[in-house]
Amino acid sequence: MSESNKPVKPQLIQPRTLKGFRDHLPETMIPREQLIQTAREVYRSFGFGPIDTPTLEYLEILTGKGSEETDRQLYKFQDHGGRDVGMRFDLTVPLARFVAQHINELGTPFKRYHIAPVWRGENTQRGRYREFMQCDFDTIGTLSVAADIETGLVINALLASIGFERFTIHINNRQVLNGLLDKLGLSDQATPVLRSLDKLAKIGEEKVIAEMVQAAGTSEEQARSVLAMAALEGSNEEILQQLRLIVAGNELGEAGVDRLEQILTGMLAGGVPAERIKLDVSIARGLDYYTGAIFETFLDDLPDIGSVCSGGRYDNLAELYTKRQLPGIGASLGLDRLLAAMEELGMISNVKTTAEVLVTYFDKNALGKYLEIAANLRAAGLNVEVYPDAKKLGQQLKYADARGFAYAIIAGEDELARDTLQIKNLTTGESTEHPIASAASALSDMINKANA
RNA sequence: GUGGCUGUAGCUCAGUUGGUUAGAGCACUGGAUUGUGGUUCCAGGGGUCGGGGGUUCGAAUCCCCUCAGCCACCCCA
Repeated sequence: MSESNKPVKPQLIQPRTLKGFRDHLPETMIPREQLIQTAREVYRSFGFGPIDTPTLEYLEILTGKGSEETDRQLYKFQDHGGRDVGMRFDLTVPLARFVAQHINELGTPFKRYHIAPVWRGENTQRGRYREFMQCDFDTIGTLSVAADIETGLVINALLASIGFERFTIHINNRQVLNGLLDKLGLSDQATPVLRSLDKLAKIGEEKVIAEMVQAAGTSEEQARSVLAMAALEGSNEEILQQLRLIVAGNELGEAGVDRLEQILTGMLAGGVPAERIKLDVSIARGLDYYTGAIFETFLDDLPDIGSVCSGGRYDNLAELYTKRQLPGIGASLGLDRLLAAMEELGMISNVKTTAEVLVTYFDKNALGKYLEIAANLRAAGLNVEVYPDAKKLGQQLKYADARGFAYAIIAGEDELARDTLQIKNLTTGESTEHPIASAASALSDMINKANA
């Protein structure tokens, strides 16, 4: 064969995904969707309603605050009509626009949840992607401490419903910090001071002080005063007591401590176990738009993974878009972190099927019968898959086992002649024979018993 | 965005100072006297060594570029 007769290789396109963007296989999507479903149920149980907003917004909506960092991370381009547009990088800015636009239809208080992907063109790292889900809930239009308390209750309910028992909700109030900064004459440097303070756990006391002196222009003494407050330890009651002394004489600070106390007692009254709540003046979140309560939630068994649910109160959500003042409070569940934690803690089963029952395709002349059996089981509320090929039974069971099915239905010539089928429990290996007519209720009973 | 480390089958890796048809385990597919899985045994598919270019008689192995992953910084609205 000469060179020219060689078949031309088709030019394949290399299958790949963009940096920071991920595919999700069923085995990871199943727990992911379960988590989202749980969050949805918890949000709804408190009366939050679902909303959605467009992926793309006018660029000016997103760049409103216009920091350099925003510019660097924002995905932006011109659409076919020459409009400058950007992809949302969080759900809060779209919420602000949404609320400003619709508040008259919505009325206040307005409680919504929003579970949707956002995009940031930042450098990737473990757990940091360019496309990821946010899972937010917020209450807009009330300054009441009841909304602050409820935020804590929702956080508690979220984690408990997901299956965590050992976690701690750290609570702070920006007013306390601001009160102290006010007292120290550092009000104008609040943002850089708090940004440094937020790094306390990460880089240690001395470095934070150094950074405050250098970046925020405080004196070393001022920096130490801020640190002294952040380092307060003891029971929640003891911390409250010491805070009162520290901010004494400063109106803002005193009000902040009062508020903190109300949140604490409110959460206890709302059923949050005391050991899950920790007043922690050191958490400041890097975000300078928080003005009141701040929440961060850590898993006791995996504190290093960071906060899995964070949020806080902000005074004026929509000030860029409306003259109406709209205070709000809310928080966001860290979906990816939580899934990583659950994986690490062995809380995720390796079930790769969404159906619990596999109807085996045994007698190749009886497909119609199998489809009928499956339909009856589905009518009884079960998720059922019919194996598509009349392969050897052993292979079908192997498939069922590998995917994590709980039950297999086996009906060959013998059973069908008797109008019966076998229900095989794949966990125990036990097999029982039932009349086809009553199989659905028998199987439902078995599943209910197993779940009880 | 800056700096550093890494990149060999789906996964975890081996591959001697550059030398012939690139290997293992797991996973996958099929089989082991044709109605029952998770054990065992056998066989098989799958890689142009992330991609492109260069040095060389010869490169997975050296050099450059690029893409991707990880770590730190930055940042986390």
